[in-house]
Amino acid sequence: MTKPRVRFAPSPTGPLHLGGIRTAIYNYLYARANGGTFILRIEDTDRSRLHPQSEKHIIDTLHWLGINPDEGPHIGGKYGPYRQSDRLDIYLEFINRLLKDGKAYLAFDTHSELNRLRKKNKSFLYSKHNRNDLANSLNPDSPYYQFRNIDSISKLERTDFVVRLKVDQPIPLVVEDFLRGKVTFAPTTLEDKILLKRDRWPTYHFADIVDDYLMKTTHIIRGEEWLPSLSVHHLIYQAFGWKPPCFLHLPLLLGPDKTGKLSKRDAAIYGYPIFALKWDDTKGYKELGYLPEGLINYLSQLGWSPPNVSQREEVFNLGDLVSNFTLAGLQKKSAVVDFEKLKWTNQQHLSNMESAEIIDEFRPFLQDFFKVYSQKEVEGIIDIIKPRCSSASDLTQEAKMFLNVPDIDLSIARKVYSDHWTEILDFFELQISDNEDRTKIKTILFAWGKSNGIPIKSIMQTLRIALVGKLIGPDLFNIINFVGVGSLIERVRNAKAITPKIM
RNA sequence: GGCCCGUUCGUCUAUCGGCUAGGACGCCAGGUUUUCAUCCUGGAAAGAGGGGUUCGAUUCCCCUACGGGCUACCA
Repeated sequence: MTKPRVRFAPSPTGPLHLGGIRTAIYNYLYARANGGTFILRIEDTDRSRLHPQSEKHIIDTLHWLGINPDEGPHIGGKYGPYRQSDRLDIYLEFINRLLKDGKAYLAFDTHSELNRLRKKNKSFLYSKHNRNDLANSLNPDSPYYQFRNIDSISKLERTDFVVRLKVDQPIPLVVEDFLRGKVTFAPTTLEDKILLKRDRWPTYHFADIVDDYLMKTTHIIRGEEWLPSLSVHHLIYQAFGWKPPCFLHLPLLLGPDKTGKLSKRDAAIYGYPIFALKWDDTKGYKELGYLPEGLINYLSQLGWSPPNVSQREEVFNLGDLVSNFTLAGLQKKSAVVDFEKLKWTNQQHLSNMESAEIIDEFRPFLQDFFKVYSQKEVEGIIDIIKPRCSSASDLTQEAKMFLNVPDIDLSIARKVYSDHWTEILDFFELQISDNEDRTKIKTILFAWGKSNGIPIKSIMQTLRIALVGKLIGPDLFNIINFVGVGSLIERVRNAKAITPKIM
């Protein structure tokens, strides 16, 4: 079997979002699982929607995820250039070839005329059934008939035309999709698609196919939104006499409300990003402190499951995914993103990491720790709070009680308040000031409580309110262990100061 | 409107004609814990509907319904 060559071919019109990332992941996994090549191609033929930051965002995202292409505009390769805007001469050459072979023709119809026809007939198609009534070089009754034998558009003085594919398919066109099997298109639904636009840029359909041919793509793994275009794509391969590659259309990613493709709107509503990396002022998963492998793990499971596993594992690193990946595990059904599960998946990856690794990965998030604590101490603190966190932003949230003197939640303090409140705080302050060895504080407190008839629960809750401000957080004695004496005393005194307000 | 695709717990999925329909997230209950979280145990929760084919259909075929996609000189 020849090594597969697959490509991820985004259009640089904006940020790379979750759906595109998932497509890239499956292409990457398939290439890696089979010793093949993963290509990045930038399809920037729409000059009006081009966004200058987009290509960088795409490349940076792939880089952050660790799914780097083997060939691409930023690294080159044997079959470059990999940016369609750098390949215009190539497309023109292939357009001329089709013209010469009589597989394509020139059309001069104006936008307004076409719009009029579409308005009149909702299912208007530019096709063999009506092309003889329209303004093109195949219509003997039109003034454009004189261009019927043109075999190179550079010979033309006029520029007010497009090039259309001449489709004469007489019988149903049956094409193959790897996941769905045969897909049939009736001849009457086939259109003479535009291949070259008036601005002399190729359309997606044309450039994409020429490139896949020249770049020797073996498998086209792309989103389901392209399935209806599969007919045109096959017809273009046919026109050139090329053998089409294997096509596989991935089901789409839906937003949580299931009303359509995952969108920016969903992100806003559910409060989760749909980008891996930040775009404008919107944070991505990276900035929220997610792990690349967590994101990849979650996304890979949205439409794919490993074969031959009934009691399925759900947590995979990139290597596991590569070694388990087969196209047969792909799903046909659209998948709804569940941000809660994404969070859980990331938490699993986080808890599988050593604290030192977490620190390396997320150092920028942990700056405040290092102002107060040593590397060893930070590792110790991460050990304690790690199980409570699903991202690095959670870490910083959890860290607060180790760094700052808290504001006490008075309504909770009122519930905790008892006759022993002040004596517990006094005793604790005394012990903390006197005692060098804080590991003994637990034993001392519990013994003291026992001999004075003070319930342990009361001691613990009182101290927690004083030290943390509310009744949550990791083991209290762990906190006492790490926080400096000065800060502890300050916290106890604050608690004493609010006594009149809560008793 | 036309064309294309899809349909198993709320969500992600397993099942490739034999099912008491399994797992995961989430949810609920119990346990562990000084609290919350983690962790452990248990629970509720699904084959869109109707026809076939078959000894037997979640699984194969058809119809309907519903959902999604495409219908640009956008990708």
